[in-house]
Amino acid sequence: MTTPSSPTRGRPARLSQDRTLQTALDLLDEAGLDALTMRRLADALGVQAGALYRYFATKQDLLTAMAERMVGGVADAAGPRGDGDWSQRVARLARALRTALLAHRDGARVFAGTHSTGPNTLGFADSLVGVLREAGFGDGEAARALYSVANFTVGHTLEEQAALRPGNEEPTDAGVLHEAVMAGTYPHLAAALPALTSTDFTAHFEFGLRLLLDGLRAVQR
Amino acid sequence: MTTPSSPTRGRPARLSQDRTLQTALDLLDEAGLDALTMRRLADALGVQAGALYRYFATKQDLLTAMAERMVGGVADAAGPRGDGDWSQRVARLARALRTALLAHRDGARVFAGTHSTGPNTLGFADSLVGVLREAGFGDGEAARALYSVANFTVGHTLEEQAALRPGNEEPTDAGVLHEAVMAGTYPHLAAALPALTSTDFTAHFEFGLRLLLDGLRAVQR
DNA sequence: ACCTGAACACCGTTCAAGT
DNA sequence: ACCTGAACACCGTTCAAGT
Repeated sequence: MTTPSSPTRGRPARLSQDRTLQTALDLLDEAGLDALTMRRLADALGVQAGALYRYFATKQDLLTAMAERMVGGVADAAGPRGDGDWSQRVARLARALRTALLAHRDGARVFAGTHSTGPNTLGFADSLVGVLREAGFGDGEAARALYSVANFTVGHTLEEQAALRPGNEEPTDAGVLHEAVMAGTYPHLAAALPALTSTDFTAHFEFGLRLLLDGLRAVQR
Repeated sequence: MTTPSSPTRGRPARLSQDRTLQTALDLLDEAGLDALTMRRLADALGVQAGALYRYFATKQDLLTAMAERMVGGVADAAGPRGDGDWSQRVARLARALRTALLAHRDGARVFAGTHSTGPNTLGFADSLVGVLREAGFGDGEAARALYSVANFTVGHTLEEQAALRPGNEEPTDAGVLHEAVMAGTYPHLAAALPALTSTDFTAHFEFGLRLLLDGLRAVQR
């Protein structure tokens, strides 16, 4: 967590927090979270695994820094005050978070598995809470709305990235669902099967987001 | 995934899928997901690690079976038709899912990391979709509502169990939040800090659930 | 049929020693 | 100051061999 030092004494340092972070994100995109090991990362950096621990105390710290970097700029999606009403601004924040997580392979898994308190993460939270407070929501309501929107978004994106994981064109369980459902059990799943196996994840996400925003409108009233 | 065979030939079998599963859930509760290794589980069963692979082809399969077992009985929370209106019945299903995940250490992480197509998981889905279809929702709406409620519930419980993880009485970042927020950045987080650092996770969950249900009411109209 | 023993190919992390 | 080399204490998984 601590930068090695300030003056350029000794050798010029082939490594740095920034280069390590960038390479880690590249390796994540190429190989996925399960293949992102300290040894492989060190390899990609042309260094031995032990050297990484001068820049990140643990692998968890590295993953946390990756999550923090992933959500850079997401807070800006709220736009300036007056650019749309509160519900449009919250919707933009939620969509920007989902998009940021989708931008990296296993992005949601990395984000959900860490707990960043960096400026990008806190900035997103402050932005969303700010939009709601300025719209007249109470402090407690704004805080709880943040959790609702963030937890839904992360939960959704986790599922979305899991469904498209290996080389599966179709979500893995479309076939399993068909089988199980056609046996006669689960009549309601059978009826809703087209929507359940739809790969239009944006539509699923927008539906849930709309529920939350409509619900917030009802709270405000 | 395949049961070793039917007739009791040879030795009487110290292991079984059921005993392995039960011991795995006990070990999960005692030691947590990170300490749940095939070797430790084998130890708890008085057996060598390799022996487990006669009952579960991979560790993933074991985790999937654990997730499936965790949500046993959750579908019943809907109650019989007529026991409350649709929104109460959906609320009971969501609460039962959260409770089932909270019942095991790292329960949400196990559930989120797997993709069961067993009767408990499918039964829950069928139950929730059924409640909504019987209430007059369209098949597509019912399916998307299932995803919204399930993703929110899993996302919330993931956060809830992460916040209370090690021996932290207080959520880990209450201190970090205080510091970051008092520096003057994040004015909105500062104002909402009491609610943000509240450990009343049931209140947070109920707030989000209410948003979804109010939103569904608006869709129905 | 069921399990052991031993191996294979890895992990995250630490730390004396080199440069 | 920065990195190497080598070790420590593990992993999931496979499979011939025993009983």
